[in-house]
Amino acid sequence: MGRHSCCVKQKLRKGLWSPEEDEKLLKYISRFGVGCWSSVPKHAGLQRCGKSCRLRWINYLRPDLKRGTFSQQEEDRILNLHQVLGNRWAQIAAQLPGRTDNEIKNYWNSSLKKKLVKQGIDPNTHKPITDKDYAKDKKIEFYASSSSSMPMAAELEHALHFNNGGIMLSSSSMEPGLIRDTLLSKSMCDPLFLVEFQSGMDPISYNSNLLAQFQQTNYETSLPSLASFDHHDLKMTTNSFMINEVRESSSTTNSSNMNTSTLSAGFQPMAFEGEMLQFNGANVKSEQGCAGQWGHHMQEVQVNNASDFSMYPTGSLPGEYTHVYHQI
DNA sequence: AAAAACTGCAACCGCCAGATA
DNA sequence: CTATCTGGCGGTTGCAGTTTT
Repeated sequence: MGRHSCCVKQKLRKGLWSPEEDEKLLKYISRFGVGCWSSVPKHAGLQRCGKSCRLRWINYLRPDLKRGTFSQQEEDRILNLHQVLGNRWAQIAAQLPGRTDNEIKNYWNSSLKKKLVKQGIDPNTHKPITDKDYAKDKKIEFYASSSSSMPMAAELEHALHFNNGGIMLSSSSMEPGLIRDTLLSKSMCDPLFLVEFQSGMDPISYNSNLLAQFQQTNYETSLPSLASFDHHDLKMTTNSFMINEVRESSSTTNSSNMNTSTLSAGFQPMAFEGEMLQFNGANVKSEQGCAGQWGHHMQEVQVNNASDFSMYPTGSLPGEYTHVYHQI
């Protein structure tokens, strides 16, 4: 077993195809059809290997190719198929007429994958990213940041210990100011840090207990309109914190068909008192948010559908801490 | 206006399995 | 049975165009 014989031959062109080459290949296949690819370049007068000709035909010249942007239906189909088939692009492409495996693979890698991550969904498993997964990611991100311009990175690297995907935070080697600054930085805004730091609690068991109840529920990727939604039954988690309950204390519908609701959110400790948060796009000051306690925020917000509902630390970007909705 | 960073995509690479000599 | 050829596949690279700094 070695390299393809066609590839080791000399004087074979590589790189982008010229219009002249395309024309030659198109003419040949139109006349003789698809057969033995290794003999195509010779008969078509091309200085390419058969493999290259095959790829060019399949991915570009084939007359039944659709081209253009993917429709919403196609996107949904890819997501569903990927959930079942994984990275079997050829099999996925077989279910999408006019699309090539290469095209779908590129679309997945450049767009769909990022979209899922933003929604808090693991693109490999298609399941919501748990805080445990997030902690693992943080480990990578954190060590990667040690060479960045973040001034505290080196000190933190010594102060943090990672254990089985979880995070153990040791405060002995850190100045209080440093700890606070670090914890407030957006990349470190993770409740696990605070829980461990303040209470000495094992963040993994703490977190898994909280997650266990949610994992037994059905995940919802969208929610009904808030106008008719019973907020007492809503629990929502994010990568960075967990909203325990959302209560609607008043609700009116204005002329532009937009519901104005006053929402109160109780959430897992993640903010310091006085820290600014973004709650549905509006700045909210943390009223009671010391780590180790439940924080509460009151804020009048305008929502026209549940997907507008978001909460994240000020300074982070909307979508950076993405949501997973759980209806129980 | 220029340089750097980012993005999308076409094409290549290496591996595998089946066919054939 | 073994070696080689070939087509097919998924992962990766590198280029060109676009956007941001």
